[in-house]
Amino acid sequence: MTVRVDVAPSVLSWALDVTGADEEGLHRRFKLDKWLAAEARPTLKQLQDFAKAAGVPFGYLLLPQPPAWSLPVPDFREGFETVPTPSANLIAVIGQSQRRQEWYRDYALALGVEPLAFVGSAAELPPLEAAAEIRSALDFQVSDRHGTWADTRKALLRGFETLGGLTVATSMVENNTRRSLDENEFRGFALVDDIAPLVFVNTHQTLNGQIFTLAHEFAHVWRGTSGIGNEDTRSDGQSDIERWCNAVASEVLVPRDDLADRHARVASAPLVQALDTLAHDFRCGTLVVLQALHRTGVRRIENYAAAYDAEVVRLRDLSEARESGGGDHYNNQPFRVGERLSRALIADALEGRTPITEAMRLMSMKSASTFDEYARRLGAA
DNA sequence: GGTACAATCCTCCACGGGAG
DNA sequence: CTCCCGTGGAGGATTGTACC
Repeated sequence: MTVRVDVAPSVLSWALDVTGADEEGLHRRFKLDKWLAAEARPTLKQLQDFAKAAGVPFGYLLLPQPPAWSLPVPDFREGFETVPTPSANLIAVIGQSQRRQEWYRDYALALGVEPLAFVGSAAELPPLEAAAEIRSALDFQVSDRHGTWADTRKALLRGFETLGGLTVATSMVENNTRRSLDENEFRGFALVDDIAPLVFVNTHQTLNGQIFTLAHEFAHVWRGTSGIGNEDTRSDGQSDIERWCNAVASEVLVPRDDLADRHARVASAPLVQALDTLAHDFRCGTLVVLQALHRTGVRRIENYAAAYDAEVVRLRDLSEARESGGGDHYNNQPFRVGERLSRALIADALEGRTPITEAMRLMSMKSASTFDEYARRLGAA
């Protein structure tokens, strides 16, 4: 006998609302119209498959009404008429990040790690001074910016990890390429903690965007306020906290004094050319430079809004022809999981304190041989 | 034009996970 | 089982630049 399950249509609608999966595909695979109209009931297996495909925890589908789920961190996202329901993917990556953070916090406390002094240390400082502290702590001076933009992102991530923080840079839930994160929903978040501050960057955005997001999330940590954001350089931010964090991020990437010096060389060049040159100097996006020129008054920009729009269009055209290369799981993992957390998990598991299965789960790993090889590659075995 | 070096481009790798 | 997707870094190849 086949077990059929009662599903509240409102709960199904909710699931479709929060899913990151292709809704048409779900309609093709499942008899959603009939379920929604209560003309048919799914079997247990069908509903389980649907939960998996939609990326929604199965248990929620059995509730009589949609769950009131909300972000467990302050929501600083802007540009919405009404605050949208967080997607299942976003809830999933926040939950996963919190589990990793909790584990690492316990681990670090057991090792006798002292609270990190920089967390919340800049809360009372004006953006210029806060940015100077962050640059200095991360060893991210303008004169040190070499190589590609990917190198610059790496320098930011590694700088923060060296200070004792955790980083996660990924574009999907776990290693599931079918649950990719929506860059329009959020660009990153910071989970502030004085032992295990965690910074998450959604890598489903340009490298320039990721670099700005990282600087912004660092600002959150130095201010001591957790938060999730979809910030871009266009708006100054609607809340005081976002305004402050954006100003700090901008100043971290493009320090006022350096900007004045370097802009002198291209002061007479057309704006677009000056933006390219300066973005290369600072290893950030042209939009960040444009915003900084405007903010500091280093260059007089006739119509800022129009210039910004024009640059957005130019960048969009440039990015048309982008392709993605291959990858190596063992190279990718330190970015997706974070190197500090990886090393800690491996070390603790090999010493028998954390079960290997638990370490593998926290690192989204499937086989023991992958764990061994990863440990070997990291030089942690 | 030739040289040296730097910057950038290109290609290739291994794994996890879903679809069919 | 086979296909596809997503992905950072290593290292060689190519292009750019500064100087003679």
